[in-house]
Amino acid sequence: MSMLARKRFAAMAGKLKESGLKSTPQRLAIMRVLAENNGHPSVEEICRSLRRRFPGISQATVYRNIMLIKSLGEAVEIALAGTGSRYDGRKPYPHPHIVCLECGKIIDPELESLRDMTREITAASGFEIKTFRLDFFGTCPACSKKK
Amino acid sequence: MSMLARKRFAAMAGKLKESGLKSTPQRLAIMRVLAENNGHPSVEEICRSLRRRFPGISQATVYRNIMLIKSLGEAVEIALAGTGSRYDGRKPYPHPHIVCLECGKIIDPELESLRDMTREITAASGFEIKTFRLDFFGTCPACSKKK
DNA sequence: CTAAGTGCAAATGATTTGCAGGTAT
DNA sequence: ATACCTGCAAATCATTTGCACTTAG
Repeated sequence: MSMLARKRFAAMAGKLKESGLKSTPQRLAIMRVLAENNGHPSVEEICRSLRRRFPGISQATVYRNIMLIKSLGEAVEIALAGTGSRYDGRKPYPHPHIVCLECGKIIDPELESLRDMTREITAASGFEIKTFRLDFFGTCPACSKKK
Repeated sequence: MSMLARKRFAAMAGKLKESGLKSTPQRLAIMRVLAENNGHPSVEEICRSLRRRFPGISQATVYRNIMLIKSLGEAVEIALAGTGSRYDGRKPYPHPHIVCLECGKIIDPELESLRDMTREITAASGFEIKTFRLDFFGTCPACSKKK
């Protein structure tokens, strides 16, 4: 487990402790997957990777725990149209994505201008902005080459 | 019908003609709603507003036609998590939104910096960017006041 | 001990699809 | 005439929920 993953897992487990809820093996294992996996996994994928250690784990449990982890502020959901959501436990704050429409790969670009943009929006609209999503959709270099 | 709405409707009906598909009354009526409505309507709302003129219209027809209109490039879908999608036929190109989490209202802010951002992303990632979505979520001034 | 969590299966809600008539061209 | 459309109902897919049983604290 990388340094970052270790740190992320500790943050999640810590928040869980503070919340007074129970640290079940399944719950901790889901946190571990979210802390380690940098591929923006789906519920299906998380479930599959946990079945080695927990043969009977159900998707309901994964859904319930991801909801909890999100509500602790320790993961973000990437809601995609026409397909299941993906989750990110490594950067538990809103950030932009680039989604490949061919293979589904998601990467996290660096982008400076966002904080300014949020301020600009707040000023112009009068909304209290709580969060945002910024997703680019296209074809990744690998998929471009295949055609 | 405003000037803009008239123009949008003509563009939609024109593309439809070109495509060789049929100009049914329901299809044209759905286009009219999308061209006139500046409130980002849902399928449910479109359906309800059409039932005056077409008492038996089905949601399936609305879904099928919106899909068609999208594929003609004449409307965009605003896919929201946990609720049905909303549609915009007035600006049929990707543009940012601000969504009120209390009342569901969606407004279209003006934002300059986007074109540059797309260029920046393309350069940094090597992706061929086809489209994007940029949505801010928060509380609108009216809902802020209520609390 | 007991509130919380799990697994299973059934329920939900948005969207899609198969099919048996209609209708635009 | 005939390919395309519509309305209806059933199917699908991701996600949520009810319930009886199990377990962490």
